[in-house]
Amino acid sequence: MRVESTAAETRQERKERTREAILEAALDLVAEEGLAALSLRQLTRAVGIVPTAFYRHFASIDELGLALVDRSFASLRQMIREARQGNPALSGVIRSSVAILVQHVHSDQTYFRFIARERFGGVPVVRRAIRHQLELFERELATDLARLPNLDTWTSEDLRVMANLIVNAMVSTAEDILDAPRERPEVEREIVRTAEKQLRLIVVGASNWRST
Amino acid sequence: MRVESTAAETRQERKERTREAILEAALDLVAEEGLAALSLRQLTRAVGIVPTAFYRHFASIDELGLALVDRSFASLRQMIREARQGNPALSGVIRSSVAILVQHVHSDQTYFRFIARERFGGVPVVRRAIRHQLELFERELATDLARLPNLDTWTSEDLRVMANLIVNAMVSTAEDILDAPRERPEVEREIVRTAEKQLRLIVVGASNWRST
DNA sequence: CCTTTCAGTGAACATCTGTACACCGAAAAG
DNA sequence: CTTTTCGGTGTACAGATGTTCACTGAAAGG
Repeated sequence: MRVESTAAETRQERKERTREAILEAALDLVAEEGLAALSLRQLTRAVGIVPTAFYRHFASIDELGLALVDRSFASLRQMIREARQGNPALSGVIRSSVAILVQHVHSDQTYFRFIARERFGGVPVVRRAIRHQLELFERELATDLARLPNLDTWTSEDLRVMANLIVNAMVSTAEDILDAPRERPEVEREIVRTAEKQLRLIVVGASNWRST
Repeated sequence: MRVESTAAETRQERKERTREAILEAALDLVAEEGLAALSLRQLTRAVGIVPTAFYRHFASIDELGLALVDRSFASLRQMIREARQGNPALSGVIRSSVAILVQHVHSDQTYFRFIARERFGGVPVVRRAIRHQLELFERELATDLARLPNLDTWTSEDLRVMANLIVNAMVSTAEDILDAPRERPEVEREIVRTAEKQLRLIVVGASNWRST
């Protein structure tokens, strides 16, 4: 293998580029009807390649689905990283977290839509992969929560339970935002307010947990 | 139209019976791959009728989907009615509510699975119908919550926010139960414990809401 | 320079899809 | 008893589907 870089595109680069094109086209198509209803032919037609060429990149649609899970959660992880940057002691942590969520839902619509759709809806193997990723996600969130004042005495199990509640609420919020009509921003603002209140309710519940 | 009842099946009864058979077969098939991937032919094959006969009962697959939404939520409503029967002042209201949920998820698996699958996953018109039903559901729950001690001073909007949080948590719980392996009852017990804790967390948060 | 590798091609296949149409036979109506 | 209604049948058709196979042509390797 030559290491020398050519002015034109190298073979690897080309392959990677069509692989990307397949993933992007798949995300678009899946947004309409779900992965289970995605046909290999309409996918390759959208990409601009012949049906059989697909198999040069993925062994099956299921494998494509798993690649989409990876890609979507990479985006989600990026979001969490941003949220963690903010001042953890800041009282506006709830407000800013929700704001970051909203922003990412907008900029990475297709990823969020894919996760929401396939979490319960889709092919078993993909559903399981998403479930697993969300579990990792909850675990991360639980360790973050452990650093908060009032929560340092909690058992890790209780933290997980709380993290699960938060994640579920946020996933629902994301779906609500995706379904909100673009031309009516007040609907979205209402969703945001609801999400903030729910988080606050959970936090208040947590601070008074052991005292009852 | 004669009102006289024949010993054999009347025409209406027969029609209703095959309609039921279509709905039941659809629920089974949709559990596998989702409504978007349901084909008219495999459906009618499962029922034991010829493809074209389907149109005697439904104008389209979408309409079938809406009928399934109705049917599934009828089951859900029955569940809520049961839960309401219990003593509202009883301290074990959380435990018994979750127990009722678990019991119904088991006895009406296909309905719950259908709702979970199509809530975010499916055809737009069905998704909207489910969303609407869940909204009605939250409204009902909100009025129930208003009767609780500490919550009688809450605004109806705050009650709705809380109801939304609870409904989301319970829907997730239902899905977790559906995905739990039958042969390992301890997994389900763990899910139940989590659900109970989450409800308790929400209730504790609610009782201390205004005081902060 | 010649050889190998390999992403993408294009035709062919058996199978499945939704829907149109004319038809049947028994229940309902009169 | 005759006529009407209507669930369900059977055939037919055009189109879409996943997968196979031998192929091409340019980049990579030596």
